[in-house]
Amino acid sequence: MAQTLPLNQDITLSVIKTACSSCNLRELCLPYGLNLEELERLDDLVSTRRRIKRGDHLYRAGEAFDSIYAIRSGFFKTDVLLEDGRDQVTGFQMAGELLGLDGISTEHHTCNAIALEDSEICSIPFNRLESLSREIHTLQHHFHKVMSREIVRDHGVMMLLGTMRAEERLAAFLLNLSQRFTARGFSHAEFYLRMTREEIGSYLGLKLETVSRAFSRFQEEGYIAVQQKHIRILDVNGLKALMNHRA
Amino acid sequence: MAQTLPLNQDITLSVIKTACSSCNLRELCLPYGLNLEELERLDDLVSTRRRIKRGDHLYRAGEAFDSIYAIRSGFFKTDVLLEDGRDQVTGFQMAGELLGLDGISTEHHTCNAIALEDSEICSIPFNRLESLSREIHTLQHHFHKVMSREIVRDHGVMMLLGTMRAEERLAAFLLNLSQRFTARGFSHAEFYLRMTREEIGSYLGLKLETVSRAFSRFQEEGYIAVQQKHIRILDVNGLKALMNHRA
DNA sequence: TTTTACGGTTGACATGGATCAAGCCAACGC
DNA sequence: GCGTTGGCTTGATCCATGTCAACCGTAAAA
Repeated sequence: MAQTLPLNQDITLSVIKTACSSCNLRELCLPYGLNLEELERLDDLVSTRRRIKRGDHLYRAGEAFDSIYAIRSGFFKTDVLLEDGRDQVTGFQMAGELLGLDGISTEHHTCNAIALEDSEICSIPFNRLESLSREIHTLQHHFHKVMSREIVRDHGVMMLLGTMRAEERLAAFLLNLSQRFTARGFSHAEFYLRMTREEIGSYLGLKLETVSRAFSRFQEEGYIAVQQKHIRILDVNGLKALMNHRA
Repeated sequence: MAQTLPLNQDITLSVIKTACSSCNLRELCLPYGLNLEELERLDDLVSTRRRIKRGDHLYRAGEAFDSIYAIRSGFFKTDVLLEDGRDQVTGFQMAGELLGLDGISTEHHTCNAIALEDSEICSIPFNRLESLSREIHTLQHHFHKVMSREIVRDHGVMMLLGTMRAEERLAAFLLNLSQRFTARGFSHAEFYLRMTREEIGSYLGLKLETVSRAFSRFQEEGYIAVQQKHIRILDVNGLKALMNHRA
């Protein structure tokens, strides 16, 4: 049956649709700044798309590394496990962000990447990305910027964990989510959390009860409206003020 | 006077000595894995050495970024400042390690790098490093590994700040220092701290008093001998056990 | 519709580390 | 030699967050 199917417009379109060159995230993701010809060369490399169901691993700590992943849609968390069972969420990633950069260092993944909702990712074989970025200066430079941005982000988290108190951490967390949703064209003021209180707590170095209490407190103060995972930010400046409060 | 000076052997030698190809840190630093010809091409790029006196800044947050720096000798800290005056030490760097990777992202440095003892650094103009790594695959790959290693290291710090208690953090810190001194051919068991208790505390998300008490406690337990900045590790396994103690 | 399960909320209490305060030690200048 | 200074140690007390426990709400399963 497939062989009798005409190569019509629809098929062409659907092929194009899986390519970076027609991805609506290209201004956020790896293709940023590339011209059309360069984009097409990147397309060759990013051919594989994969669906990851909610709760499934994209990769696990210890597995051999050979690709990095761009999130096409959905939501992930990454976490690190200590031998003694403690674990720490190291980040939450959304559409247009890259996963797997930690694996380059040892050629093995050093954390787990788990989908928090049904998601779709693009695999980018790393050795091919390296060779292409030897040819496309813009791609090389942008990739370096992405890695560097990850380092800067991590410093921000260290700041948060090292110097902020519970409510400041949560305020920073909400403002960060809000800003990232905005960059993706969603409402800055209203969104659904994809993660549990426990996962938020793990990321922020707090217990889930503390997260829950802080949410309640924010609601009492009129900064936000919470109902379970649904968040509405009512007073951005209030949250910002709270964050920079201490001397 | 300078113009009458003969171009003698000594001068040639001193020039060679400032090159990566004859640097005894090359197996730890950027040149790792390069062959002789490649090393010489890197030498062209890393011509500038600079001395930084104890307490001086190598760069400051906000300054334009154009180079990364390799530590030739000495010891640095990096820190981030919040508007409200709080600050957090994000890392301590020693010989063979790179500084400034955070600046690639925004083309401005995002943290301060301060020498904790009189130090010497090699400047590496970043655009030239990028073009050279487009030509030398090994260099490109190694640079990516170094950036990735920084990300992994930061995850380790997040783990530490997010899930460990004071004594565990300090034990992890001492073991990490010890391991890095070992990699540089120094004693794994005996060393001088270059940073104050306050700087350790800032890095570990603790107050200086807590750091001091933890040192005293380690000494009472016979894990270490401390005298001011001089540390002797008496029981590595004790420290390791302490780190993995909790369930 | 009822049951079950999981995540979330809230309260009471415990505690690790922060804070405040005093004093000590070593290096340095006078 | 003596005072000063900056960093370190130690003690007493306080408080933010952890811990433990009960209960609630929502959504999926029966």
